[in-house]
Amino acid sequence: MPSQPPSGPSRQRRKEARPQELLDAALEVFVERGFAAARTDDVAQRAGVSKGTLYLYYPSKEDLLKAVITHSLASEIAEGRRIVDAHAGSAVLLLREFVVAWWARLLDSPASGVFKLMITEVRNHPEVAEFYAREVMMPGEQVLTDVLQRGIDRGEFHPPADLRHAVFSLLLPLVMLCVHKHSLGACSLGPSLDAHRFIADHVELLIAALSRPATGAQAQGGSGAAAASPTRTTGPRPRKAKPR
Amino acid sequence: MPSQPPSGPSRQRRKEARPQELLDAALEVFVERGFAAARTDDVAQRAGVSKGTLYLYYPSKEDLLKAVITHSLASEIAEGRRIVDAHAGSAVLLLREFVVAWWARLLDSPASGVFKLMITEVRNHPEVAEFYAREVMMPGEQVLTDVLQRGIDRGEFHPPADLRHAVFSLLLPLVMLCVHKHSLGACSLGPSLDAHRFIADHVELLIAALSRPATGAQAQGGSGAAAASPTRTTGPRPRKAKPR
Amino acid sequence: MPSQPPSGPSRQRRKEARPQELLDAALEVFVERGFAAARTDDVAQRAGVSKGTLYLYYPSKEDLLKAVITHSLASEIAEGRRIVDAHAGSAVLLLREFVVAWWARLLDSPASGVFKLMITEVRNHPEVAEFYAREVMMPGEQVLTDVLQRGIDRGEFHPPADLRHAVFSLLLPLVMLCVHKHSLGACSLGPSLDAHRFIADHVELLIAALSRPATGAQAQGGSGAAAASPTRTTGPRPRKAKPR
Amino acid sequence: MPSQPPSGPSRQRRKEARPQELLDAALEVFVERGFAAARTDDVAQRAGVSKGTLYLYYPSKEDLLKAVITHSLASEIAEGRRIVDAHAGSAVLLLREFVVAWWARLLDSPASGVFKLMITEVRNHPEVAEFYAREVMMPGEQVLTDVLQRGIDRGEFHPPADLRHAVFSLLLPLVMLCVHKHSLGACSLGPSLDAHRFIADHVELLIAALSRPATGAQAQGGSGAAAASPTRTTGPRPRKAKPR
DNA sequence: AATGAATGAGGGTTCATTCAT
DNA sequence: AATGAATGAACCCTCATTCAT
Repeated sequence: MPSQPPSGPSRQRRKEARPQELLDAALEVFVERGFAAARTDDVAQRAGVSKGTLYLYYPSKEDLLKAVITHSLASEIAEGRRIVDAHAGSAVLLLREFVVAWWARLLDSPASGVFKLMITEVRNHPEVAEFYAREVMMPGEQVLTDVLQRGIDRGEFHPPADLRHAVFSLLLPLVMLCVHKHSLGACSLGPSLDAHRFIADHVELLIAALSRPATGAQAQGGSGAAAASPTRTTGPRPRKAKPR
Repeated sequence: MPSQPPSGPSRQRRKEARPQELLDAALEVFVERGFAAARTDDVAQRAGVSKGTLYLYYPSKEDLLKAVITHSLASEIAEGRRIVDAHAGSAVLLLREFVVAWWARLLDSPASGVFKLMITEVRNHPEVAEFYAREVMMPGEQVLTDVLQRGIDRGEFHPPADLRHAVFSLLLPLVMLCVHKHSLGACSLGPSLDAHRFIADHVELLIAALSRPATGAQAQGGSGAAAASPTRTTGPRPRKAKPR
Repeated sequence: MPSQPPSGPSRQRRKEARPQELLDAALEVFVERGFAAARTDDVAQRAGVSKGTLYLYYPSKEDLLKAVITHSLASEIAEGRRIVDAHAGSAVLLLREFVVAWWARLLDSPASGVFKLMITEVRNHPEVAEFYAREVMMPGEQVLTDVLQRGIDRGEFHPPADLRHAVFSLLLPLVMLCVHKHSLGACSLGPSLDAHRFIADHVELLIAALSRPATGAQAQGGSGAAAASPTRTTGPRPRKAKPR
Repeated sequence: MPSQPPSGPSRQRRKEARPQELLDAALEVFVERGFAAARTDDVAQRAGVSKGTLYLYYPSKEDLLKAVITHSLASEIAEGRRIVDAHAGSAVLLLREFVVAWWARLLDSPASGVFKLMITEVRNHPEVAEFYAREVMMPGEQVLTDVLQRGIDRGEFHPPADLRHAVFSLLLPLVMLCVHKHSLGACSLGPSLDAHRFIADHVELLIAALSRPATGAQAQGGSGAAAASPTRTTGPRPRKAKPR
């Protein structure tokens, strides 16, 4: 009996995969060049089809943009929602373990480029703005708000002056990191950040800022360490910072 | 015999003012639309001149972009440098008073748009990348690094795991705020942040994160509270969220 | 089963013919208006396509010019080379019969316009100058040099003071005729030359100038008439001006 | 009493000289670049005035072109007319001495560029065509026609098949030489012609072609030389052409 | 379904011409 | 008279979109 032909991307499979292949290609090109400067030729070519084929799947360049934005971040946000909902434990642990991993994964995925794309294009495409605010910004903000709120509720964190501001202090550098990766970060200038370690350090810093100073324990035990978790089982990797 | 009257916007005066007028207009249009989607007509019209006039002062649209970037942020960064160098006192005070004011001013100025512009355009204009990294990123980062370092040297802050990362945790939300103002923030969706208060709260949060737990106090008694100035003359404005 | 009908100007056939159609149109328009004053729209329209189509085949107006020049005269020069190499007989006969026919054909062809084009454009397009000198001027000059040299070698012509000058005396009026056809000659002013007859007369005049006075005949008697063939089978057409 | 200021080109003199200075500059620029590609800025600059000044003297670029053409060759033609009318002697001598000198001077003068200019521009400027035909071509042709006719009348020349054609055989290379000087000749490619010697040789060749073979003299004297003047007092400089 | 040749509106840029100084 | 800043029409070229094959 003859073995299956390697079949590679068979015609049938290609056809079904086309829309996603086109979205992937479009995301790449739009993020690299910006929507206005991107050529539909380039998108088609990177997807391995002809320019005409692109128009069989998306009726215009702008519709393609909308599809790219619509399909690229929602699942990443949902992933965050799922993670947070799945872990019932301490907020600090959740941040340290799962939020860090979640953003590290997001940063490494092509979807990270959507942040740059949004920044660039929202003002020219108002319909997209509404979608982005409703489907990405708000749920994303909500996930982290829930995490911090849980920390407050559990007594891990003291209530900050303005919870929403604290969420932004936590969130914006992560977003900015994604943006940077596709802007200056793609220009190979100088020794760049180790992004994953920055995520961990940043989250740790926020934990430190929010953590209720263990006043009693400190006074009694004198563990004059940083305000972070006293147990330190999963604490921040101690690094070059010179211990006194 | 009377001298020539200053004659309002005389030919001569207009000519001297033109380059800056054009830069201002170009910054607005480029930030709103993105460089590629911006029409030179629009820039000229917003500057109150005809399209041809623009080319008397800048040889091409791309040169105009470079001029916009070159002339818009360097002075703002220098301002930060000056502020930091001028104030010899505590790092916390410096952050709370002057860094906040500095970024609030920057955010309100049109120059804040340059951050968006850079994000959008660096990859398409490599010469710009080098300039931006050298003249804006590096000095800007350095100013805040110096502030934090001063705090460490003076014993206000404990040495963070990675100073550079801490600088970014402080800086990136401020940059992102500028970017946001010209992206989603310009789309009037939902109740937006009070940006100035966010700046203050964010800086305060970072101060909290970095502050050395008042060890002396710890040893003596229990005032393990936030490491900020005990007198609190210039402390964070107490607000609703923080019932005393 | 019948094969596909040739289907008139099918897409495929058009595509293959396009480059030449565009070259033909471009030659016409450039020669009529001059390169700088010619509009690419006009070229496209005369070729029966839209402006954009032109750019599918030639990347710029200047490249189109170069293609026009490169493809239009080289074959005509090669034709002359072939003619001269193919005929082993007398130089006089070669001039009278074949060189005349060659230039008459060249004058009637659109390629004659390239001479005007070159004159107009060489100084603005130095790359073209080199090509023209190497591929048109030199070989063209060489063909006629060979003819005259053959006449000298065979004793038909006496060696002129400067062979190259003689070649130019022969060649330049022919070139000028081509130029004139597309300049003043196209303005229908006054009774114009019968160009074909001029070519014949001019060549005849040069033959007369170069011909070795028929020494033998001179010695014998007085038939000191024009040095042409005594039998005159292929001699100059007797015309009105020369009553027999 | 103060001495006269050096005054150089005094204001007054400059003002009166302006039109001619502008014409000279325009001729140079138009001949170099072609009318369409020439910029009025360049013309003004080369004349040492501002662009606006040019328009004080000529109402448009096209009017400037007409003035250039109108003022540049007529006097040269008139010069030829004068020379021919002033010398009553032999046509051969006239050609050899004065026609050669006349064209050599013309070739060296900037006016030689007008031939190129005409070739380039007649079709785009019909009014100019009429002027050129009437004021340059016709009189210029007439001067040489008169010379040849005189030669025929005096028995120096035998009547050619078509006198007008003979005139063109004589004239066109001279014109072409002027044209070449400002086209390929200005591109410095390879060893170019010694133009003055070519003029002499060309005229000599035409004399040879037209000269009535001195049958009697030749038969008797056996001076088997070229058919040129038997006395050779002012004959062609004998050159490298190997004497038998 | 897929192709890619063709289209033509749109935008960057130039430059002849004008006009306030 | 002279200047040169300003204008805007015109032109080269690009690229999203269409459609015959």
